[in-house]
Amino acid sequence: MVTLKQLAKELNVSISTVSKALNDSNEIGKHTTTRVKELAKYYNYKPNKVALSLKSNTTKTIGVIIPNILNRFFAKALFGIEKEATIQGYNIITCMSNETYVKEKGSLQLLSNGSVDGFILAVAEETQAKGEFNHFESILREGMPIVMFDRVSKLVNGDKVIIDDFEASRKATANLVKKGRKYIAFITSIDDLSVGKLREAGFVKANSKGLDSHDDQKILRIGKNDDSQEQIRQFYKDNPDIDGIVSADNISGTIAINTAISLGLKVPKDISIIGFADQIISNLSTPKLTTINQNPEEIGKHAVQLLIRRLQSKDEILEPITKVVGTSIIESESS
Amino acid sequence: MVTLKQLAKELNVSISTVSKALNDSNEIGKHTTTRVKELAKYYNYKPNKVALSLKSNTTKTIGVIIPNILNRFFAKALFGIEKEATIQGYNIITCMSNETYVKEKGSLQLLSNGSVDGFILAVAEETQAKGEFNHFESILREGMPIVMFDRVSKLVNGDKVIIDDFEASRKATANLVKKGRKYIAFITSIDDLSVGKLREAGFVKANSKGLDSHDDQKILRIGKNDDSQEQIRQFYKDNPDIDGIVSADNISGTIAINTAISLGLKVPKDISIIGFADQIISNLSTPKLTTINQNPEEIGKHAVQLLIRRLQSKDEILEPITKVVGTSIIESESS
DNA sequence: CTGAAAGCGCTAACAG
DNA sequence: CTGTTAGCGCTTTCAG
Repeated sequence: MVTLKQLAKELNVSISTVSKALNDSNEIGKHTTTRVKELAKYYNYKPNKVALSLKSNTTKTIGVIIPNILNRFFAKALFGIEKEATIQGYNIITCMSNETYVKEKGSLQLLSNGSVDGFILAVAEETQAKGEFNHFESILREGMPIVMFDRVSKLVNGDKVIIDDFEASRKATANLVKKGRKYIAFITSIDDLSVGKLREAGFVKANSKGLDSHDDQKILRIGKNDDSQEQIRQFYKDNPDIDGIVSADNISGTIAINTAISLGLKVPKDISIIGFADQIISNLSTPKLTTINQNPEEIGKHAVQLLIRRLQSKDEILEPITKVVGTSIIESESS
Repeated sequence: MVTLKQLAKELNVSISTVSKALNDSNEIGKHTTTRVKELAKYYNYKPNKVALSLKSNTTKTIGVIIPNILNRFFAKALFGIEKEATIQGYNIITCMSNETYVKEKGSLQLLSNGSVDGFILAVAEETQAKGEFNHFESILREGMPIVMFDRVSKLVNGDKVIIDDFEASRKATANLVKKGRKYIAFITSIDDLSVGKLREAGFVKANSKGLDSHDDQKILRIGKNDDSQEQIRQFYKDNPDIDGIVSADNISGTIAINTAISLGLKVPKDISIIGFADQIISNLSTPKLTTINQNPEEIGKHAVQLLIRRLQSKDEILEPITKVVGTSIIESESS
């Protein structure tokens, strides 16, 4: 790579002259500026990013820590983050926590050495289960901002972007109730997550009519290593009266449809199904799944905006903001 | 963030003493080393990454350009890349080309200013369609290595990681032939990609018995904006004799199963289906899809290894390597 | 209008 | 055993 130094030497001028000329300083003569720019172009000169970072003490880079990139929600959120970051002139360094506390903490510490200006992350499942959030606090104390999205913690004092999981789930359930469904069940494989608990609570809220307690609710909890199809099939057999399902994660809804069909049930005639998922997933069943759209791309975009807002107001003390992104039910064939 | 300077000042020693002490140089006395390390620990000192990069002229960072993160194959490949990079002590800066030539070229130029030591990428769809590869060449000419995976170009002279798409598809088709299937069709939504063409060729090869020409093959090409379910449904109706399907992309197979079921066909009794997809997708249909496993994680891992090998042999001239990662058919219920 | 010099944080050759 | 100095590539103040 060509440097200012080399250009300066070849042109018999000083380094600072070259620098100023390239930055269109009016301290430099027209003729010189032209000569400098031509040579720079000829050699395809690009200012060295690392040197600029050292000088300015900012990297224009965001550290992003994703629990699980194979989850479409996070993949889409990452997509939104990258898109907005690019627009704003930032790069992203991506790490995967793989839902583990150790990797999350490691990534955080690794990148807090000046590699990035701040973080955007969703808390790992293990971290939420442990309730251990000191690693976030210590980064914040060092002056690095963190924006949390989706999986957040009240115990951490920073900007956040979430959807109203409780309300989204309540709306979805109410939608089925309104359609006359009497025995609505809830299927979840994420009951250890904050969002999973909120979605369950929203379901219970809307579905509580005539039921004495939470215990009366029909809820299927699927474990990490369970065969979902088998679990759901058994659930149908044990509860033949079910005529509606709300699924909390992004694949159970689809599996519930396929399994119902394979048992000879008609969807949505015999059973109506709604799930937290996206359009591609919706298309992977016949009939297509009615979904609750979480707008992950939008979430990512807001996360970037909140972070950059904080980065650019270096000195002022800003109150932490929690941005709630709206959800919508996308009606399709399964409900 | 604490710097060497601050530590030095507080300890009344020189900056270089502190630096050497922290790096366990034997030039420094035991007592001093201890004092320095204690204070460093106390202040949670971390060497500034940017300064190190400037000094060493390496960033220990890899630029990764992904065409579409919502495609599970690429998401998994990214996962594999991140995993191996972390093991090797590298970070990754991720960009999305969104299948466009412009974004791909832009990312390449943006990051080639010293932000990264080299690139790992899969060529964008538009770039492959255009056949325009100069932007890669010019990066290579600047001395930055590029490792291409999956979507590669013979015209670019660098390391590559691919699967043998032709052979994988041939094997899958042969598998159905061996099971006695007579009228096997091919469904693709990626016929403009190099891998799409190879998979189609592999299918034709294995399926050519008794057919006079390529034209006799039953091939359904799904456009970007088509409704896959509708297209496939119509395809079944137009070709009632079909008893086997090989799907080239990672969702058509699942859709083919669901659509078949909805038309009252028995899978795999009436029709056998195999697709390029992964385990999660396989689980989204009843019966579960038999898949061709492309080992995307493995591909990502090899890409990182090839890149780092080249980075670490700065001076020697290495012949470009093309690594072929094996595939396997994971038999499930649909075949 | 141009150049010299300092400094961002760090390492390492060289002096003492 | 410790310190001084130069330099990585760049910007910017200050002199000329």
